[in-house]
Amino acid sequence: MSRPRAKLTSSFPGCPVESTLSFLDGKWKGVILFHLLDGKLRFNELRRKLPSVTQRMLTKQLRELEEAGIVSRTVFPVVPPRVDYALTTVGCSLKPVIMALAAWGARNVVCHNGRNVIRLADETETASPGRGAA
Amino acid sequence: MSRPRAKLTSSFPGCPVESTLSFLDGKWKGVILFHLLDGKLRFNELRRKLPSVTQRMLTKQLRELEEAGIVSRTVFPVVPPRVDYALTTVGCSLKPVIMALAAWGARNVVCHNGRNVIRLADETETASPGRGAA
DNA sequence: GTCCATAGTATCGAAAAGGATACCGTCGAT
DNA sequence: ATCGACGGTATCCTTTTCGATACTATGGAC
Repeated sequence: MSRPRAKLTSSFPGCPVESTLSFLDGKWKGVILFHLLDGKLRFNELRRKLPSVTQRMLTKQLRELEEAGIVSRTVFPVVPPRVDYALTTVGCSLKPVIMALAAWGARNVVCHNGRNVIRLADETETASPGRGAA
Repeated sequence: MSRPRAKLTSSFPGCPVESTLSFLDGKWKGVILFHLLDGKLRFNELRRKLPSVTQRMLTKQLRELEEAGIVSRTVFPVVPPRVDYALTTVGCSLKPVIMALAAWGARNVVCHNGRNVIRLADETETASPGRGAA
């Protein structure tokens, strides 16, 4: 039934970190959740915010999040179709987690020519020998 | 050079959540980091804590974490070899994030016959219709 | 009658991730 | 002379994941 990754099936049944990660993991769950923090979005609204995600993937990730109970999917019987995605109560409880992830990422990660690297604590723009993507 | 997943390469260059996730992602980074929060560990110590992880995988994940700058790898020129792994300063800065992940996981995730499911907010042990892994 | 938008599904193939297994080098103990 | 501990590599093969593409349904606008 296509779990996000092998994580759900073979995760450590005692590690709460992995437990959470198993739901956040999956190609674009992070951004999706991040956008959903601002409120509900229709499928194509979300899609337009995530231009590089294919429809297949977006649908897949959303369905996984729905199945997990993190987002809700509301189908309106209209045409053209309208489907709203929003965080559930449980999904909202993830907010602090998402925020923590976002805060750390904003503070410590820089995109060095298309690649994420961690910024050394005492540096801002200095070249970082040893990790500078030789 | 084998990024953890396609995330590093095609992540959203503007989403701090994905930025962080790109480093936490990878088969067992979560547990590894969790254990390392308690202090440095030798390779085999870590390995013994993670019986289901193959040596290859453990090495691989540790190396990725090392390359990212999250853990340090100290090789002692002794025999039999001794290699210590520990969180770097940056790695330690991840602590609140790991804790947030752990807290949420501990509170919201239960392992229902080998599978992680999110516990509904108002339930504790009640069967959850619809998501109960029919 | 045709086109368009929405929200999908279905199918295919490539790529990546992961698991199993076997092998390596060294020194001390036996 | 051999064995075992430690910390790996190397190789092979399977599973999973992802992306590209094409196809679908419906009803209103034109």
